[in-house]
This record gives sequence, structure tokens and C-alpha cells, in this order.
Amino acid sequence: MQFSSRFTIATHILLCIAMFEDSQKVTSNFLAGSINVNPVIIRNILGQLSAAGLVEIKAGVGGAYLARPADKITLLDIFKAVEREEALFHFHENPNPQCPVGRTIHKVMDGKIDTIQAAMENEMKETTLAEVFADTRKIIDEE
Amino acid sequence: MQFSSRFTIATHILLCIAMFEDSQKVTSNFLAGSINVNPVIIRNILGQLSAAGLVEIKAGVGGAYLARPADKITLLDIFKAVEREEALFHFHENPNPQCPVGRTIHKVMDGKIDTIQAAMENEMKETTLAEVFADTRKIIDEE
DNA sequence: TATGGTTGTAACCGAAAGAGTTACATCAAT
DNA sequence: ATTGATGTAACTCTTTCGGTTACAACCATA
Repeated sequence: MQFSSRFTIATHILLCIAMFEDSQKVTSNFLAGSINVNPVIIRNILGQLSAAGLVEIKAGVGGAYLARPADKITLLDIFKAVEREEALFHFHENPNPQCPVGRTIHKVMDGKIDTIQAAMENEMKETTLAEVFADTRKIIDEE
Repeated sequence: MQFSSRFTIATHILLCIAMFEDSQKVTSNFLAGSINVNPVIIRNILGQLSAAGLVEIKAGVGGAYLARPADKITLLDIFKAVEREEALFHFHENPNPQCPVGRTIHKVMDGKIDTIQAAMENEMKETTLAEVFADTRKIIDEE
């Protein structure tokens, strides 16, 4: 299993907006060109980012803008905006209650799974879009 | 996206083996009864656990046994045994190299993604089968 | 107010993977 | 040889992702 590419595409979108929103209108077609996917995919992800309050989109006239400063957007915000809301692990639903292991497995494992998921999310919370943007800017300036 | 239920099923399998291997022959049919899925699914996962060196299976006569002590098996061992080997995040493949963001996004994000994945795996490494087994035993004894 | 560039979405398609099942060859102790 | 297991191939069904076309709705502005 893998997370969908929506997370990296969404990050790419936000970086492009941060980089270009002051100098030009950032449309789904413009983003599609940079990311190299179909504009509809961009519009769908952009819609998710908008619903999550990370970007503002000008309907009709076009263009996407950050809805709050880049240092107030973490990778976890991006991740939660584009990944379906659900538990990280799919638990087998119907263990046999007549087996001692079967009727206790959920009690024992649910907490472990939560801890594992929390470890991942805490790590994502550590990095902001502003940091990623600074890294990007640095590499570009060194070229 | 979600991890498949193979991880929780595999953990369930190993707990059953730890619980019952001394008192009875633990076959795929027995396990299928406790987990409440088709025996073929058990055999496939058991095969993965065997390939990873976590269990030994007696062909012909039948029965599965832990290949090493439960305190030497971590949740990460189980996870890696049953999940396809690959990166956690699916990165969009072909960002446009003519866009400054497009040509730097991999350099910037690859490391972040590795760190996130490592955070999850480190957390999984913290818990052993022996601990999960002890928790299970404790709940059963309190019933 | 008509135009034109955008966004928002519905409706598809194909590929891949998970979950489940049946069927059967193979194995090894008795 | 029999018997109860395992190993595995083959198939179905469902869901999701990634991709695409098509088109309605939107709105600044000419």
C-alpha cells in the first residue's frame, strides 16, 4: 500500500503558489504545467485544499492564493486535507469471540495502532510549508 | 488509503501461535477459525511470515511455530513481512524541469518523506510480540 | 451585455490491489 | 496407500487511483 500522490502534488501546488502568487495568476493550467498532470486533477486537489482552508481560489477570474502564512501550514495540514479521513490500518472486522485471542485482539492492538499513527502525524507536524519553501528557494539560488 | 488488514491478521496469527503452539497443532484452519477469514488468506500470510523468518511451518503434517522468541519479534518485523516493499508515499513522477519548483521538489521532499516514514517505523520497532502477548494474557486472566 | 478565460463537477475508462473463494497438486507421518 | 496439511494457481468482485472529456457556472472587463 502507498499513500496516493495527492500529498506530494498538493505540496507542489502550495510551493508554486508561495513562489508565484505575487508575480502572476496561478491557475490550474499553470500548475498542471509545472506538475505535469491533467488540470482536472489539480482542480480537484485545489478544491480539497480550499475546503481545508489552506488556499483561496478566485472563481471566474481564476487564480489561487495561500489562505494563511506559509509558516502556519504544516505538512500534516496538507496531508489531512487530501487523504481520506480514516484509520491508518484496516483491522480485520470479525475475529472469533470464542477464541481468547480473537475476543481481545482489538483491545490490545487498537492503542498500539493509534500510537503508530500519532508518531507519523507528529513528525509531519514538525515541518511547515515555510521551511520547505525556504529549502526550495535555497536550492534554486545555488543553481 | 489504508494499510491492508494483513498486518493485523499477521499479528493475530502470531499471538495465536504464541498462545497455543505448546498445547495443540496450530493449522491454517484453526487460525482461520479464530480470525474468521478464509484459510487460504491465512496460508498466504503465513507464507510471508515464514519467508521473513518469523515462523516455521511443518509441511505435510501441518502446524506453525514461532521461529524465534516473542521478545525478538517487533511489530515492525511483522509489518515488513506482510506489506509490499516500497516507499510510503507515491511521488508524482514527472514534474516539469523547466519550472523552478518542478525541478527541485524531489530534492526538497524526498528527505522529509523518509523522515516521516522512519518516525512510523521507529514507533513500530518499540513494541515486541512478547509485550502484546503479555497484554493479551493479562486481559484474558482478568475476565 | 457579450466574451473569454477559469473554476467546479459529472461521467466515464483502465489499471492495480485487496479480499475472498474454489480447486488441486504436493507433502509427510502413520 | 491414506489422510490431513500446506502451497499455489486461477478466478471474481469491489474499491481506489490516475487520467480524460465534456460542460455548466462564474465573473472581470472590453
